Amino acid sequence: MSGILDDLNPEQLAAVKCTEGPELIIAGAGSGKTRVLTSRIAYLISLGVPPERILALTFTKKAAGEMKERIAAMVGDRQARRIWMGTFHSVFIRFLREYAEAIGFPATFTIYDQTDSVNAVKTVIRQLGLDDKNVYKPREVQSRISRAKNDLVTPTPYANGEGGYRDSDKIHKKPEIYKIYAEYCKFCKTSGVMDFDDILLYTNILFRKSEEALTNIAGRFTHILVDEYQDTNLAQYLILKKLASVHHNLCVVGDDSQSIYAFRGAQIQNILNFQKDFPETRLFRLERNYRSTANIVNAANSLIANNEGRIPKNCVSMGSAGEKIRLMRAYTEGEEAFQIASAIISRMRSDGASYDDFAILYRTNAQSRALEEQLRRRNIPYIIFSGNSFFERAEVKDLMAYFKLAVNLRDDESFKRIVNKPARGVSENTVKELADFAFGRGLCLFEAAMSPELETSGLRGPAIKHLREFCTMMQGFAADSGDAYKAAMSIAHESGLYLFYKSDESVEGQSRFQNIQELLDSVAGFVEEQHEEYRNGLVEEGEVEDASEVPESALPVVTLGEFLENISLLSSVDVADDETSNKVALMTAHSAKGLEFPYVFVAGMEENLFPGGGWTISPKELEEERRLFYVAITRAKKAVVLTYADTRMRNGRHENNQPSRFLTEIAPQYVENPIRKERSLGGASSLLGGSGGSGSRFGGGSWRSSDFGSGNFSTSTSRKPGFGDVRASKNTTSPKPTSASAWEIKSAIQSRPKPAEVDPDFVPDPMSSFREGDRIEHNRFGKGTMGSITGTIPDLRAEVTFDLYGKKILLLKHAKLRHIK
DNA sequence: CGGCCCCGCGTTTTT
DNA sequence: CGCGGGGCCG
Repeated sequence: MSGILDDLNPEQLAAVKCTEGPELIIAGAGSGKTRVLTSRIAYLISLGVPPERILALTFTKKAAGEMKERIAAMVGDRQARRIWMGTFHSVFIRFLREYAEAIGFPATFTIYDQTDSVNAVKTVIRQLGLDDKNVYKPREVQSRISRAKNDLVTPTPYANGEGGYRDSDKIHKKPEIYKIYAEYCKFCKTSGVMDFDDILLYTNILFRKSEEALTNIAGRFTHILVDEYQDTNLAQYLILKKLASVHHNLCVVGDDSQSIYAFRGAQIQNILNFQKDFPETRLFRLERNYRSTANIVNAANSLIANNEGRIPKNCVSMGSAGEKIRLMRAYTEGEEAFQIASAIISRMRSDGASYDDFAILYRTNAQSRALEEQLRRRNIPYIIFSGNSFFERAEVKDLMAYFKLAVNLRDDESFKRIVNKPARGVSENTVKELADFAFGRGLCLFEAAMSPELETSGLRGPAIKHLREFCTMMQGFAADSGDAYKAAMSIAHESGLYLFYKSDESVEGQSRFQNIQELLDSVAGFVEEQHEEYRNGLVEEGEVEDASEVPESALPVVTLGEFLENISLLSSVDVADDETSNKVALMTAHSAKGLEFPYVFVAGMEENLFPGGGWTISPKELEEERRLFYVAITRAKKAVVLTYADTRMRNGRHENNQPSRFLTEIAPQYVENPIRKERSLGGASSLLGGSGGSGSRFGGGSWRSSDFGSGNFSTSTSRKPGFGDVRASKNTTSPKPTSASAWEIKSAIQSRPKPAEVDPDFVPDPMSSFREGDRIEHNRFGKGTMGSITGTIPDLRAEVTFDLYGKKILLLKHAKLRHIK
């Protein structure tokens, strides 16, 4: 116990020892906020607070898991596992299941992710006879509804003009959104599903409606702690306020400079106004940065100083000055990726770094493609943390839909998806008729299909028969509340889906079948994991000596419902550790929040991309982009490299963007070769004059200047012997099959291995590195001499005289060429 | 009734 | 360039 307070600096110590009353901890990046949070919880327990009376909320499962682990190290696993620690969503779901009846939901309600939600909105729009193509675009409408829910504006007040939503809808010529909203809510209720926003919304509604629920739930906790408070939205804020209303023991930790989720309703005011909400608040500032070098911290400070209305703070690095921030300019996104790969390799040589010391961050997921391609080409192992590409695959969704429907027969979206997959004689028209029938009577599809009245509808006998057969089968699945894996297997087989996919012998078909297999494996993995957890629990409680003593029969039943819930709440960074080991990490700047790496690259530092992933952005949005960039660079411990490209392929078209304004907002003394602010374009070298004009801008030969930062790069592209030693032994292909858990699978698939190159060892040089007269080698035509280079970037053409094949014109962006020593 | 192909569309970020 | 939806053909 005594170790809990050791090694804390004075500010951290003060924050930890302040255990009663509202507390606001402003924690700069890298200032040890997790440390404070975990120490504070451990300290509370050491003071005699029962662990189960402590509620600690985070945004990601990963953050919760890490905290739990660290607390366990201080107070022991046995105590740590009793704490109510988890994500907002997972904890609130637990409350909602308990009181589901009070808000008119079945306790077994299932969760819709955003895709499900958009699909449901779409069906509702169609159901209402509105135009879902040009006017009421489902995505847009869904995000509108989402915003309203985050503001706790339910359909009735929405329709009555509260919050100004309706007026705004009218201005945007979408006056009927309020109807869609109302109908969508009804749809979800009928279907027994909640979307992400509902989890927060209905928790509020529950607390408003049922005094008993509120006092009961709030009464369980004497101390509440919240991580990343700057990212809470109104709904979360109100829940916290209610839970803490009696004791006010609410400790929130956050950094207004890292608020990056306004787009999903986060209110930066929550942290800015905390002291107004709780006047007796005690405020602590953690300003000592233990993560990054002084150059990085100072650079970040100088950047964020461009934002207004911040909580004043002065972050200071506890480390050495370190390297300056490096800028790298490239012609295209492909070359940018190439340079990053080169820089990684050269850094590994010079610093003895390993792959997992590196992260490549970017603004949009689409940017990962070019990066992947180059990394793969150079045999650098990597892992992409991004959306749910595995769970977005059609075949996976199919099987998941069976699972979902089995757990919740009222889930209409899943019903529609699989009712005729594999084909069982239920036509699209039949489903439409059924849906109309159901809609008219407020039934879900399942109920409608089983309704005796269905005979009187326009549906024909055989159609009804097929529908009912399907329903009966699903009913059978639903009755199975046993082991998730057994249930999953029998569903896969008895539904015919397994065979359906197995029998497709095409290459893609086999890959689809593999995904089905992997999904099933992941169910098995999940069950095993839960059992493991349970066994360890018994050991901790002293019930048994050894985990192996626990007999199979004594293990709790892990249901399919639990599996589904786990999957739906997984975030992009929730990946098994062994999947990330010794791999370069690729992710969006958003996903990187809360993580740290020795070396960080930020790719795509261009106007209209970062800042401005989309189009014109408001001053407020610009500030959020700046905070996002602040988050990105403060992930780095040792070095930051910022890269940008003159031209970038987007939507299939080439775009010429100027270097990001953020590059000049960092005070130049922290940057190795700063871009001069006065010059709006062209970076350090003036070679590229106008924006996208034509004419040969190559061939001057003068560009070799400092475009690549420290020159570290330009020569390192030569292939040296021993290069092969950086090749990954276990690259990014999928791991062992049997005990893989869902997130392992997810990450394995995300790395999308591609077919092998003609010559996998051939590492081409960047197209900008060639000059007339160079001796080069082509991976097919062999050796040759570079002739004149013409054309405009990125469509540079080179006339090459090959020793064996003679003169050829090559498009540089496609040709695989390298220098010969 | 189902599967295939073509066209047109659109693109932040995520629990 | 990649996806989804719709239309057309077998």
